Amino acid sequence: MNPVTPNQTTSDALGAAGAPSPTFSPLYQQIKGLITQSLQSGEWKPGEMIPSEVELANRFKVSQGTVRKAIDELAAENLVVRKQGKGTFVSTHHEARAHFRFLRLVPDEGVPHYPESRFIEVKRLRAPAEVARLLDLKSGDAVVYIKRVQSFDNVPTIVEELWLPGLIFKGLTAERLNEYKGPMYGLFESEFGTRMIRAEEKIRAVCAEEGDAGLLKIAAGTPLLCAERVSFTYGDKPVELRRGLYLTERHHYQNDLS
Amino acid sequence: MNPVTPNQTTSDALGAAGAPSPTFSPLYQQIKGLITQSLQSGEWKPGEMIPSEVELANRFKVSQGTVRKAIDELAAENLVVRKQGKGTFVSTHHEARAHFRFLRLVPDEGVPHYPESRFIEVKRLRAPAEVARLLDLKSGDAVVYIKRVQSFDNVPTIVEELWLPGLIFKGLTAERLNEYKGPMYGLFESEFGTRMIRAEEKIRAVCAEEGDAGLLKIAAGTPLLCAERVSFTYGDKPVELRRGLYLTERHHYQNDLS
DNA sequence: GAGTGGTCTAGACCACTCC
DNA sequence: GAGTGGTCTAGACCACTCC
Repeated sequence: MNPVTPNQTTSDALGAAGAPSPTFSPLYQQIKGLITQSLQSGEWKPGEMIPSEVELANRFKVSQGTVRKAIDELAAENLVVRKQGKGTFVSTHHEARAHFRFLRLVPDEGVPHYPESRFIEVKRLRAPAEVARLLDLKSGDAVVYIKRVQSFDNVPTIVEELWLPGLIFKGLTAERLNEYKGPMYGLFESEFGTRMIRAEEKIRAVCAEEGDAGLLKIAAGTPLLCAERVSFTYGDKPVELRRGLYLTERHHYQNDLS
Repeated sequence: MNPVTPNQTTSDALGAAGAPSPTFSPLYQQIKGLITQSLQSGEWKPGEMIPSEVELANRFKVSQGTVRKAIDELAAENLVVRKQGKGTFVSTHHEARAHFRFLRLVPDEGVPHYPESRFIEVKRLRAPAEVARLLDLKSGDAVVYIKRVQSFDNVPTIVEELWLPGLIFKGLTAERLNEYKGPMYGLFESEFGTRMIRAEEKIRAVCAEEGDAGLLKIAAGTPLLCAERVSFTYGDKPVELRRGLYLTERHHYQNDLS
């Protein structure tokens, strides 16, 4: 109920009573951890409002300022969204602002929009060593494999392969994917209780191979961007491996260095 | 001396005395603006310590908390770096942490390190329309054009062209560039008083043309990453256009989506 | 010990939303 | 008018650095 004890000195809030240095963690970080736990456990679901700052301050027996600082960081990490006058809400992939954080391919001309998906293949298989390594699984563990083509205005532009941990994405079928409108991360969040929080991408230039060239209706050998992505959920746990091939004739990968 | 007046109500701090809504800007944002001005004007130079929070609070006649909030944002934007117990310092490109914010090409194996530069060409020319547009110049204005090859462990990996506003980079010669060790942004900062703060990149896959293939010692037609960058200094003023071609056989462009 | 940034509090009041 | 997040203050004390 109240895992954090009120205190005058910061160090008193720590489990250990002794020297502060080695394990020092400020109160607001501890509160942040507790809020994150509630997000992860589903106490507050994506799209829902979390308790107000005053309420959380009462619950944790700390000042509103300390709760604010905790929530500030969660908002900076896109785990929650603050709306003045309304409240603080759990982030969700079911809104436009989340979509373009993970889709970086935008048209050279005109406004960014979301592509249409066509699923080529959906199957379960045993994780190859490389896939297992990146997803933190054991080689041979079950994974769901997905291959799809994405089109902007009916122009095929992306060929994408995905590998997902079989245990989490049990019951993910081509039918489910086809029924679902919108970004896959929305489906993953709603149907499989797995929210992608951040991702790492490695980008290279490659030549289109025969098969992929066919899917994109381009000549084999056409240069393509290859983006290999590992996505993480709470606790920095990897839960998705993606390999996308992007045709960059009329689109580009947008990136801000800041 | 003291452009910000102390006040009880936030709105009193505004220039306009009337309705708060349309021009509302919190005190800490105004303080942030004043600090930014001092950074831009060179009152505090890259690498130097800025006045302490208490001192700034006295100078601006606000509380330390308000100064802290202003500096928090400047630190988040990488304009300053806080060091507990020491002070707050103006960011500089003369340190490792800044280098890799703008160099995203890292080796597939081993630790990231900085490449060696060989300058192919340095000349002044009149800005083509496209360059002028991106640098916010008039077509035909003087620009400095630079072409170089960068090598990791003596393997040529990057061919890069740069266009810089001639007015700012007056006196930038091949000799100056060759003498200088380290990232160009360090030279730009120290010798031309221009600090790059953020950049936008558009990335595509292309085929190596004859000339560039020769410089990279690869076959024409090899797929390359093409990164077009516009860099900005204070006030979101564009001051550099770059077009880099990256060989991604043993390196990749690293990006975090968060 | 003096100076720096970092944390925490309690309290006041503002901007904004919803009813 | 009540509830939300947002700003601002003054003051206390902590962690860390340098001397």
